[in-house]
Formats: sequence, C-alpha cells, structure tokens
Amino acid sequence: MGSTQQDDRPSATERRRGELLEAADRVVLRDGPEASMNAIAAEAGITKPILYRHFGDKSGLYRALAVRHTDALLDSLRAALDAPADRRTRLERTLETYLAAIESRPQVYRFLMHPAESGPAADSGFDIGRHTAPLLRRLGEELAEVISERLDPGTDDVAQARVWGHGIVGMMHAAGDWWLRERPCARAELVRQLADLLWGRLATSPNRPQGPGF
Amino acid sequence: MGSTQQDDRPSATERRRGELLEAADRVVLRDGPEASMNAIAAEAGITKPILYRHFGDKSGLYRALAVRHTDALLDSLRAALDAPADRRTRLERTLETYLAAIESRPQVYRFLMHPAESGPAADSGFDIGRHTAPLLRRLGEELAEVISERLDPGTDDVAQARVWGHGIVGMMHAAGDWWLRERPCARAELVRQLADLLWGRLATSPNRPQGPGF
DNA sequence: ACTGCGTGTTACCGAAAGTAACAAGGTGGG
DNA sequence: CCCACCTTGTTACTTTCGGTAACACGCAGT
Repeated sequence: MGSTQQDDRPSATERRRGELLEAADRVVLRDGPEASMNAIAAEAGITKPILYRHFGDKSGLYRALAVRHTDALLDSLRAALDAPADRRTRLERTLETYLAAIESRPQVYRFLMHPAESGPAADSGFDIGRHTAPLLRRLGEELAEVISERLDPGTDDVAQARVWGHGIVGMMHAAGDWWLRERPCARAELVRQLADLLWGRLATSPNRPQGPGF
Repeated sequence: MGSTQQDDRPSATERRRGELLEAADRVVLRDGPEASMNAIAAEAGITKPILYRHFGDKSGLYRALAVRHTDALLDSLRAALDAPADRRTRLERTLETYLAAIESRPQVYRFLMHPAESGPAADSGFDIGRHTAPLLRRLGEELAEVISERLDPGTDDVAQARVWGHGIVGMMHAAGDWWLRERPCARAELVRQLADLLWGRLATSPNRPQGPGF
C-alpha cells in the first residue's frame, strides 16, 4: 500500500514469476500433472525453494498455471457465446470452440480437469469438490450469466439460469471427455447431436415401434 | 485352474479380502481419498504388506472400493431408469435417485469422483482421463443403452444414443456437484429444472423483451 | 561503507508408497 | 510322525516427493 509507483509494467519479480510459469507449463504438458517440483525447478534452471517462494506450495503453482489456461479458454468461449447470432448458432459455435480446444491440446485439457492437488492438508471437513477443476465452475457461472442476460426472466426463476448453466457445461464436458477418448465420430457430428439434445429432441423423439414402450 | 470346488461360497481369502475392504471403506469415508495405506492397515488391525498382497497397490485397493459403491449406485439408478413409466417420469426419478444418493453420502460421492490415484506410473503416453472416475463412464454407457433400447433407432444414428447418454450423465453430474456445494434450492426444484432443460425449454424460452436479442 | 531485499544455493526433515526377508500356524502326503 | 507347503502376519528397509531451514551472493539506496 502507498506505493507511488503505478506498476503498470511488470516488476522484475513478476517477470521472473512469468518465466517460471512458462517452464512449469512446459514440464506439466510434457510429464502430466504428476510432474515433481524438482523436475519443474530443473526445467526452469533453478532449484525447488525458489518455486516455493513464488507460489507458496504446489497447489499455488498449479492454481497459477490453471488460471492462465482457464482465462485463455474462457476468453474464446465468451466470444462464441456473445456473438451476434441466433441462439442455436451460438450454442453450436460454443460447443465447437470448446471441443476444438480440448482436441488440439489434450495435455492442457487433462491438466485443467485433474489438478491432482493431493496435499497432506488433513482437512477434517468434507468440502466436496475441492479437487474438481474450477474451470467448470467458472464456465458454468459464465454461461448462467449469458443465459439470464438473454432469456426472459419472466420465463422462470433466475435460479433456473444457474442450473442450466452448470448443467449444459457438464454435458459439454462429459461428452467431450468421452469423445476425446473414443473418437466415435467427427467433431461436427458431436456438436450437432448435443445441440439436438438441448433442442428438445429427447422429448419429441418417437419410441421404438415394438420396444418396451414409452 | 481345475479346482473341482464350485466355490460358490467365499473362500477364506475372499472373506478376508472383504473385511479389509470394509475397513478401508471406513477409513476412506472418515479421512477422505488421501487416506494413507498405513492408516487403512491400522484400521483393519494389520500392517501394510498384507494390503499389498491382496490389492497389488493403492490404485488396486481404491478400484475395488469404487467398484463396490459404483455397483450399488448403478443398481438403484437402473431401477429408476427401467421403471414402467413415461419418459419424463423416468428421467425425473433417475435424477432424483442420483441426487438423493450424493446428498445422503457426500463422502462416498467425493471418493468416487476423485480417486486420486497418483501413482508414480510415469506413463509417457497421454491417455486422457485415466484419472476420471469410471463411474461416470459406466453410467453414460448404461444410459446410452437404455436410450437406444427405447428410442426409435430410425430417429437418428445409433451413435446418437451414446452421445446423449454421456451428455445427460455429465449434465446430471455437474449440476449435482454444484448443487451439493451451494445448495441453492430444494432437490425437487433442481430435478424439475434439469428435466425442463432436457425437455427443450432452452429452445422455446422467449428472449428478453429489451435484451441483446436472440 | 552499511543495510536491506530479492535470488539463489545445499542440506535436511517427515510422510507415504512400495518391497524384501523372515516368522508362525495350520494342512495334506509320505 | 514329520516334512514340505501355503497363507497370514511381522519388522525393517528403500525411494520419492513435498516442504523447510540456514546460509551466500549481488545490487539497489542512503
């Protein structure tokens, strides 16, 4: 507090921190989320304690790393989500953007979804989902915002927007995860089928003629 | 091989294994997924090497544990999914069942979703999602089966059923995870809103009158 | 020149996964 | 009767990794 410097340009420390993050990024993308702090330090050309001075602990480093990628992905998704197009087109573009992202850089995707912060925290309280990637939560909230901005609030509760936001994001995530592993179809096909699902096709599809009914 | 015994009743070894699993279950539900093998062994009244003889390694133990709970949950979900009722009712009952399960035993839920198997495997290949809980995959396949059983296959590709299965499961999971953490509404409310979403309400809801349009 | 501060080091601690190597108890075959 | 054999159990060890203490260099500003 009280620094006369406006610090618009990064201080030396901040630049160093950025360099360390880039080194960490290289290692994590090469070795996966279980990369050791020693390996990261070695890649950066230094030793462990410096990492700890900058990031506190491993979770801190990983959080900083995740924020970077998450911000980048969120930016491109926001663009697709806010584009001036009709609802269905925007949905398809957003799905497309997400799937293209996870397809082109699966290691990043894997890291973001599985931070694997297995700290010896010995937390006695069961805070569910402390390990789940914050990316999905942020995305869900973001989408909820867009939904409640665009949809008539009289349509239903405002809470509906948040449920839908998280629900849709979860659908996208799970389908994307499965698709990335099994590659059962082209990306465009997946996009269309998910959009169809959200467009109410589940409700209107006919039953099998001779099936178990309903 | 070649045992004349039909081994319908559990052998002594299998019974022991079951006891160990129950002890592990107690510890994991008390301490979370980061419970140490020592702690589990202590709870079972024995020492580590025995656990390793029975389960190979920590992942093995956790897998065995997860299979138990997953099977139990899948059984109750199958019941709701296959019940003789109309499509919407079945959907709502299934959502209800799932949410009730994760609500009543959040520790089990947390364990199943975050196995945290951080083995020193040093796998050079990036098999995405090796860490994700198999529960969701199994559930997705299960639902896909039900969908393709019941829906007219002429409606669209058979592949559609799998996309929808995984997508719907992901929606349920993400919404449930968020709901469990924030508790923004009653369970029945959440069920209704998710069902509405899948019933095409996203497509038919009107825009805000003065909003950004579309 | 002295005082800080940020950067860097080596050397260590503690916890946890995983692994010998060895001991004890029961069981069937000679 | 006794010996091999299998299962259960132990103690004691290695390795790896997250995290920390203590110390050393370089470079501002006063």
